[in-house]
Amino acid sequence: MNSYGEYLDRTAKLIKIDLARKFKNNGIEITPEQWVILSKLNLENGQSQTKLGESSYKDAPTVSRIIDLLCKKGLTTREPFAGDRRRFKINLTKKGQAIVKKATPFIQETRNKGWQGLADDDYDTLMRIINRISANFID
Amino acid sequence: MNSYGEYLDRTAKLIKIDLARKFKNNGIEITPEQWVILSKLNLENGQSQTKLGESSYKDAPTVSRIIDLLCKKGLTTREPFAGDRRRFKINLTKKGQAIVKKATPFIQETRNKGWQGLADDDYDTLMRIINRISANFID
DNA sequence: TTTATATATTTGTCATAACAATTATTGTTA
DNA sequence: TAACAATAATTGTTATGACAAATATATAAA
Repeated sequence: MNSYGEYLDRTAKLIKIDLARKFKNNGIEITPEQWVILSKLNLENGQSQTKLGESSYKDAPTVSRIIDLLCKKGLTTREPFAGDRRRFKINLTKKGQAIVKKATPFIQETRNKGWQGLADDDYDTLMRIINRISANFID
Repeated sequence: MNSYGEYLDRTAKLIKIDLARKFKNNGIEITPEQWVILSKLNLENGQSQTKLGESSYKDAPTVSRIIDLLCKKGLTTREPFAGDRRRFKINLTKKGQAIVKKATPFIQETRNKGWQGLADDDYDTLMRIINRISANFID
């Protein structure tokens, strides 16, 4: 059982590169990481940064800086959270919603491209294995 | 077939974090990425940066900067390559060899930790799937 | 042999990420 | 209520990484 870590890392990188290029070639000015945050907000608007960090596996400083960039581009806003002045509600703007809509097909394209030659039950197997590895590191 | 990319990314990150902490807790002052380069040199000393980049899936600027740091720490040297003045031979120093030796058991520890609850043939399956995904992005 | 092209490495810029430390606010407890 | 601990977010630092562009050298073609 050898260097599976390096291969997982490489595979994740290749997926990200493919998606980043699709975005760029289609005038979608976000990164794959920014996409992750936007897609979480699209599922549930007004989440706190902490919650976004949990579901996207990013730490607080990283989320903070990604939100900075998204706000600067007008894709999200930081709204004060009633009852807790430490917290923000992060909201998708119209422009943010439009980008999500525009980006969505390319997400699917990249997934399909990566999955060529693989079967449906390969997906379950892959998820079982990598979720097990992940769980082994969360003590 | 959903967001396997995000899960691959997360798993790779968790492995890297575990290894980085083991290094830190044991006075091994290298990063997991630097480890990758050192381990390639340990297999074959005197490789060019280009070759190191190919085997470690890193681009030329990234390799260049990692080698900068390794040289600054005295773990590698850049030796002129006879016959081609564009190229260097990257060599492990004694200190570099010592670090490789010291780090090796922790690599294995991290691998074992991540693989708990998984079987030998899960390894073959995992590699088949992620190598297939990777190949799908290399056109 | 000049010209063009390819290769090896470096530099610059920006984004992500990990970690430590800080600030502001809220919650708990003595 | 005053002291303390917990939580949400930010800032600073360093490393990795993707991409574009530059530099230097080597190879191929005209």
